[in-house]
Amino acid sequence: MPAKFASKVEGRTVRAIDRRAKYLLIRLDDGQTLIAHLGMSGRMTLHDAASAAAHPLDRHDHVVFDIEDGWQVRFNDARRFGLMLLVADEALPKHKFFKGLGPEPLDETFDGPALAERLAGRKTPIKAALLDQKTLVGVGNIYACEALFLAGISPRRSAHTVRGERAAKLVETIKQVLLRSIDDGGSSLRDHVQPGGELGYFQTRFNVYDRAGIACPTRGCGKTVRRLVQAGRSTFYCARCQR
DNA sequence: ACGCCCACCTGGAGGC
DNA sequence: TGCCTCCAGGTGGGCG
Repeated sequence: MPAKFASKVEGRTVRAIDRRAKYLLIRLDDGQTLIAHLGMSGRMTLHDAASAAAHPLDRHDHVVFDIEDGWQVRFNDARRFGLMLLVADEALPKHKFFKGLGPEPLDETFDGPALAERLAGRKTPIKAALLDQKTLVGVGNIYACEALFLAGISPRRSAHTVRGERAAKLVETIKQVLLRSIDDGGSSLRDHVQPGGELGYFQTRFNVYDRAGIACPTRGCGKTVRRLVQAGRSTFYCARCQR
């Protein structure tokens, strides 16, 4: 870990841990916040003294926090798309990471009309709009695909046409997918693990994601799941069930 | 302002 | 075994 960064956090106490979008906000006792993002391959794991001793550092353990009683928090990120950054609290709301971010999907006030309003006038495909964190935050490639499938909405559909009942249904499925995945400890495709190192198992419940060529799970549908590329990202969907 | 495309970086899987 | 290509949970920036 860079010495300069280490000296800035050494001896600090964590007051609270919050989250905005996919950024973790670790509030320190000196008026600074440590922003952390896991990117694609990042993980943060917690080790007690025995576990820390038994597991030597991995080459991708880029940041290691020694906390109380020999415990460690390790930030491991093979692809280094993640980030850690110290920002003064007063500068946080103005930071470029947070400017223009859309609403939190699990917020009670996020409903069909709220989503439709964010999509109004936008010609990009609904799939691309869902990945765009200024539409709403927290939805990535897996959950965009899964929510669209459950809502019966084609990923190619022009974003502005998702309104009314359709928008309400999509909001419902977004919330459902996120809550179920949280319940299952996330989706462990390759790198994701929970803080204790346990795998998530929401991936066992995917209807379409990473299932190209496999039968659509809708009873009686008979079509196979298809893959297409939108805005450079893989989209998985059923052409019969999603319109 | 919007929508698209690329870069960032490493590693795993599959083909030959 | 090795080498090559393709693909991967995200996002900021630059382009037309």
